[in-house]
Amino acid sequence: MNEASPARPGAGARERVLAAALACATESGMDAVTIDAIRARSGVSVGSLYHHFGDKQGVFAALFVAGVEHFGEIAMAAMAKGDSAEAGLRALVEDYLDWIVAHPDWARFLLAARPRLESAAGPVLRDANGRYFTALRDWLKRWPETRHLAGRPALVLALVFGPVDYLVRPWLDGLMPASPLEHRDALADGAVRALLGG
Amino acid sequence: MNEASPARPGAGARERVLAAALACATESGMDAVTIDAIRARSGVSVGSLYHHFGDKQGVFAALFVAGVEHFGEIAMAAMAKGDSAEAGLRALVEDYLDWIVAHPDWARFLLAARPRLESAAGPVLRDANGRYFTALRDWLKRWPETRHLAGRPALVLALVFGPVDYLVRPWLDGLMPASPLEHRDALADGAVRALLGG
DNA sequence: ATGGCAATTAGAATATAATTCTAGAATAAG
DNA sequence: CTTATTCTAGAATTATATTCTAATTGCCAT
Repeated sequence: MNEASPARPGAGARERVLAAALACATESGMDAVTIDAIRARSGVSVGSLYHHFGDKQGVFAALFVAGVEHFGEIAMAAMAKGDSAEAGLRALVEDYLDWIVAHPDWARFLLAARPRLESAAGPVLRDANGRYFTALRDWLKRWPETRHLAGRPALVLALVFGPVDYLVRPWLDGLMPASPLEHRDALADGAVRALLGG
Repeated sequence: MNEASPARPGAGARERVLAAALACATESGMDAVTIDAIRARSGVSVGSLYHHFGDKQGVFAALFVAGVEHFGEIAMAAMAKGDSAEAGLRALVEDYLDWIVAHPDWARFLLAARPRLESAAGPVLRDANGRYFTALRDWLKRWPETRHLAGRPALVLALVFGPVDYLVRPWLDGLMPASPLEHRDALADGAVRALLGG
């Protein structure tokens, strides 16, 4: 564990802590991360850390929110893509998968953190979720084939993202050698068929 | 926290600990569970507990294996059901969902524990997984419509179980009032369409 | 500039929880 | 009955999270 350069105080302690937390989580897995490891890697004192985040869960919660927003833009953009329900759906699946492969550290963290933080979700997160939910609803209403699904956004999300999450986890954890990109087309096909019919 | 009756020694300490651990996890969420809470609830001493399980993670690992096997039989049985690929698939989805609704504590625990324990999976778990994997492969070979999927069992599992997991988590965490059974048919339809085409 | 004020930082002190250790009791084998 | 092995107890130790008090800094009105 190399001590980070102390860095003149005031220089974005928050950011340094979040970066350090993600690095620690990537390196040793989320529950093995200690406050002291974050402190050492970020060069931020314990007191400062607690001042900014309240407690350890607060650090991960902030990191989670950052990650969700980081990714959320991708999802929003994907829905805007294409001029048909099918094109949008494909883009949603493919862009999600591509994002995961391009940012495995973020993806690993988000997938690991969700079950722990979602229940204790702060208002910030709830807001973000709500925003995506309504965006999805609006998008579904745009196309005749999907209009009937506008009342069940949770189902749609499950059918679109569920398989990707499921398939990608073992790869993120290094238990699966082959790249999940091998299943890129199959996953997109699956989502399209599941939602729009064969 | 009510101390359990000390119970004459030797009377299934392992089982009592596992039951207590699941109860604690249900009650306060997996990371809030302490060794001392398990000790108090199970009436088993710290020493005994460590003798049997090595460390805290060992307790959860054992519980996880128990849960996987508990559920594994359901999955095996479901695949045997019906005389067509479609019937088997539907049964797989429906029985999985039914099992979750019937055993929410187990399901909540398994879903929460997977990302943490899967990586550090012991040989026992690896074996179990392998067994289900080959069973699935064999089943896929039985039907002409699914034969082409026999080489991609991970994809099949993702398309079948992924959406269920995704949809069910918020309900298990009490964030969704409506029963996931409302989506039972839709999920089964989705899986069938995704894998067998419209 | 400069005195005051709030935000921030530092790290020692404390509290909480996990794990180890040593000794003793139960059980099984011979 | 004796001995070895497994199991149980709980105190002692270690690791980790959190709190607390006292500096220090940056900022703003004067």
